Amino acid sequence: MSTKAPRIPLGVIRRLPVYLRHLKQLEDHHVQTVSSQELGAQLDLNPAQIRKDLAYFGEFGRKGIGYEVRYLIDKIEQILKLDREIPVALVGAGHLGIALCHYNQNKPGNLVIGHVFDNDPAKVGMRIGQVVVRPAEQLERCLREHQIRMAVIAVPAEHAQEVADRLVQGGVTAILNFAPAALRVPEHVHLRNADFTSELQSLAYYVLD
Amino acid sequence: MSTKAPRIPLGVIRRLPVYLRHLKQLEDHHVQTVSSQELGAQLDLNPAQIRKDLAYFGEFGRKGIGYEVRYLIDKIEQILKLDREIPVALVGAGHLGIALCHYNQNKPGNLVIGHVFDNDPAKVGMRIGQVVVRPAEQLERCLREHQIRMAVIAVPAEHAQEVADRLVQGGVTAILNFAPAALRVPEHVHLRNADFTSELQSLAYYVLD
DNA sequence: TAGATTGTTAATCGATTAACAATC
DNA sequence: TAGATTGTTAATCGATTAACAATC
Repeated sequence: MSTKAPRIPLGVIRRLPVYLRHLKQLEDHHVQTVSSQELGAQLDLNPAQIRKDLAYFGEFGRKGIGYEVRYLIDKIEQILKLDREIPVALVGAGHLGIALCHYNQNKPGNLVIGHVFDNDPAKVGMRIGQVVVRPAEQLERCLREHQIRMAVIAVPAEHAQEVADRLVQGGVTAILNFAPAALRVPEHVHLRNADFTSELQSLAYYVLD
Repeated sequence: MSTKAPRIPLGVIRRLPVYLRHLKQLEDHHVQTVSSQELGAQLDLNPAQIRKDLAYFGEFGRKGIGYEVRYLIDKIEQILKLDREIPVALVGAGHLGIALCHYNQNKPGNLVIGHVFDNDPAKVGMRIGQVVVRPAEQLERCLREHQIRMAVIAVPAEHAQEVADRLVQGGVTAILNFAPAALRVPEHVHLRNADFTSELQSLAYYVLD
C-alpha cells in the first residue's frame, strides 16, 4: 500500500535502527541478500516480526529470495527520514553533552548536532570538535532561525523542564532527554527518556546472588 | 502474597525507578501520602497500572488513604535491591564513560561505579573523581575478586562483543550496553541496550515538517 | 519445476485499563 | 457513617507469533 493512516507501533519504529545498523554490517561484509529467517537468527528476533515490521511500510522483499541488503537500507533510511540532513540541537555541554557531541562527529550520519548550548559562562565559547558552545539565551532564537525540530537535553534534572519548555517554544517537536526527570511536554511533541540511572536501577532487579 | 513465582513483566520493572524518583521528590516537598490517582496524574500514567505494578510485590497501600510516601520508597528500594550497596564495573573511559562515572559520583546511590577499565595505556592510571582507570587485562580477575555482578559497556562498537564476553567470563549477570552493537550474551545474563544513535534515529521518524 | 521465502491473515499471548467489592 | 482508595478480577486492547497462499 502507500498512504499513511495505519499508526505504527512504537516498538516497530524502535527496531528499525537495529535492522538498519545490522544491514549496514552485512553490506560491509558484501552480503547482497538476506532473509527474515537469517536476520532473525542474527538479531535474536522472530522472523515473522521482522517481516511484519517492514510490511507496515511497503513490500521490500522478494518471495523465495529475501531482502536485497542495499535496497532495504535505503528504504529504512527513507522511512526514518535519515535520507535528508536533520539538524539537532544539544542543550548542556557537561561531560555527557560533550560525549554525545563527539560521538556524533566521529560517526557522522544525517543527524547532525550543529548547535550546542549551555548557561554556564565558563562553557560558552568552548569548542567541541567543530562546534562552539553558545549561551543558553540564544536558544529559542537559534532554533527558529535554523528551523531545528530535534533536540537533546543533557542538563541537570533541576533545569530539564525549563529547557524542555524553551525547546518547545523554539519549535522543537522531538526530544531525547538524558536528565533524570519526568518531563511534561505538549501532545504534539515526542519525548524519549534515556536516563542512565533509571536504566541501571531497573537492571539491579535482575542481579541475583 | 510473598513467594516469587509470578514472573514480573519488564515494563513493570522499568517503571519502578520512575516511581521511586518521583516519590523522593514528593518526600523532599514533605508530602506524606499519595494516591495512585495523584501519582498517575503527576507521571502521566494510568492509576490502575500503578496499583497493579505495586501489587506484584505486596500490599503497600491503605484503602481509602493511598500510599505512605516514605514507606513506599523503602519498599521499592528493597524490590530493586537498592537497599544494599551494589558494585558496578565500567568498561571504557572515553567521554561517555567519564560522564557516567562523574554522574554516578555526583549523585551517589547504592549503585557504585568503583572500577573502571580501559585498554588504552594513555587512559590507564587516569583518575575520574575518586576512581582510577585500570588496564583492561585485569578485568576478569578484578570482577571475580570483588564479586561484581553489574557492568556498563562504554567502548566502541567494535570491541563491545569482546568486552561482553569477558564480563560474562568474570561473572557479570547484568549489563548496560551503550555501544551501538547487537550483543550476544548467554540466557542467564540480562542485557539492556542504551544506544544514543538508535534512540535519535528512531526519534527522527516523528519529526514532521 | 521444486524449494524457499515473502506478505498477510488468523491465533495466541501479554499488557493495559475498567470495574468493583473490600475496607480504611 | 460517608467518601475515598486500594487490591484484584474481568474486559479490552495491542503486539507477537504461527500458518499459509502467493510467487520468485
